[in-house]
Amino acid sequence: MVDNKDKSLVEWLGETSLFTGMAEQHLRDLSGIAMVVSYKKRATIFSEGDKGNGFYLVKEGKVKIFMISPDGKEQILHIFGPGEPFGEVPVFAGESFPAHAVALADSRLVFLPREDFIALVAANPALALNLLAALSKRLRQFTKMIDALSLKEVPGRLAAHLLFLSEKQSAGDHLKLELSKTLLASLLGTIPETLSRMLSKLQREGFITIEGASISIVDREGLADLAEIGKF
Amino acid sequence: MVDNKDKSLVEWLGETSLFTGMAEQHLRDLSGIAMVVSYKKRATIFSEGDKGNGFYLVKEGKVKIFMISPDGKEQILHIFGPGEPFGEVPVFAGESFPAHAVALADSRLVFLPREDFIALVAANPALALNLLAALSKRLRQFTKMIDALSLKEVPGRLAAHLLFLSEKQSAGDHLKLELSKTLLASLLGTIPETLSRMLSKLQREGFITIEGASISIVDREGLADLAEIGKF
DNA sequence: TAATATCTTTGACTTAAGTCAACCAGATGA
DNA sequence: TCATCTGGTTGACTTAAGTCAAAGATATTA
Repeated sequence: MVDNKDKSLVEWLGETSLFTGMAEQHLRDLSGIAMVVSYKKRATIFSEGDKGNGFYLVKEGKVKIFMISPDGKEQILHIFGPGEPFGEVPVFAGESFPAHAVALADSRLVFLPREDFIALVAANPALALNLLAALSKRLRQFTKMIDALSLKEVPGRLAAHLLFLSEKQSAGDHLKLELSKTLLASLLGTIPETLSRMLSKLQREGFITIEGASISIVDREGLADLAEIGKF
Repeated sequence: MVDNKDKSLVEWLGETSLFTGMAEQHLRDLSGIAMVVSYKKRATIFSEGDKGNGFYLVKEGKVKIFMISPDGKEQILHIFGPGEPFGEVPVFAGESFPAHAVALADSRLVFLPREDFIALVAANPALALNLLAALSKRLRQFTKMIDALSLKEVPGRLAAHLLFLSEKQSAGDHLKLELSKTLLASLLGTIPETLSRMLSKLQREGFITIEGASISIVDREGLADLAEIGKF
């Protein structure tokens, strides 16, 4: 039974982008230090400033990483789903979490404790290279986010997000918003009212048609221009 | 002669945050693959989209990492000085540079070619851990930058920067802006006119006094409040 | 299913910060 | 040393997007 459970965790770890291609033995080592923990929807996983004693992989569910300004405004940094790691920064930078994490749905997470994990990394360069790749990709994402926040206006960021979703879902010109509009607004660095107005405007100007959370791209090229130049 | 030159590079590498605490032999390996290259002020080191065949350490000089929007606005991501590494992202994420790099002054850089460097990392877990720490710290910085750009207004970002400089220079309440106001404006995600107005405003409201690039903090607590809440 | 809470949209208004333009002061260089 | 740049400041104006408020639409859950 324990064997069985361990085995499935090993397999699951091996399918994770962070640990793909790793030797069976290393995956077993990993699963040996891993703990599976559950969080109810809306539960706090960690808060900004908490000491980072380890990091997480999403096994099931969805997790929001965000910051809050003193007057209560929220900026979402990431939404992570199954297979994705989060909270690694303090593991290696040796400090506390720079943001908050809460479960957006009932979730099961795999927790890797810092000390044990570092020992594994020190013994296994392939693991380190995978991690370096993961952190580098995240840096690239942040670069794009800073670009969007500082150089593009809301319509541009929204257009870019719609094109991203359309590509990710690869359902032609049809796509579904995966987040509530309130969450999406925060992810795009704006507020629900503005997002609502911009979606209407995109429809009014003939770029898209909207039916609830379902959106059809009518003028893909126009949308791409908008995403590129960042404003109407 | 060659020996001598190599030796000093080895020493220098060992003093670098990325490679501190590494064994002599590993430092020798590193210097074996390193190339020192020179760039004149204003020279382009790489551009967004260029293939990343390696990364750099600043040996002498100053390098600006930035993005440009289609209409020509520039957002600075970092300014790197001696000892600091840049351009690592594509080495591990295996893609192209996400931003531009130009020399702000005549500079000498140490270039580490991708393939050789990865081979060293794969053989040397301590190196990998140092790198993981460096990338994690950079992620933390970006987190702060996104926080500032999306949740704080210009006066707040400026106040935070002044406090940062004052701490970094540890010269009491006296500090010097290290960049031209145009560059600083871009680093803070705004434009020179706005920066100029905000500096005047901070002085007018009694937070600071300005004499050219020299600034004295008059009301540190007030400035800290401003940095915290992000606006007047 | 009723009741409560949360999300979404729309309208009127405000405001932070960008644009455009003019001007001055140093710095650079022929 | 004069002429040209580049950098910094200031003023008038515009504008994107946030605030506040109200109402309707969906979800949640008791």
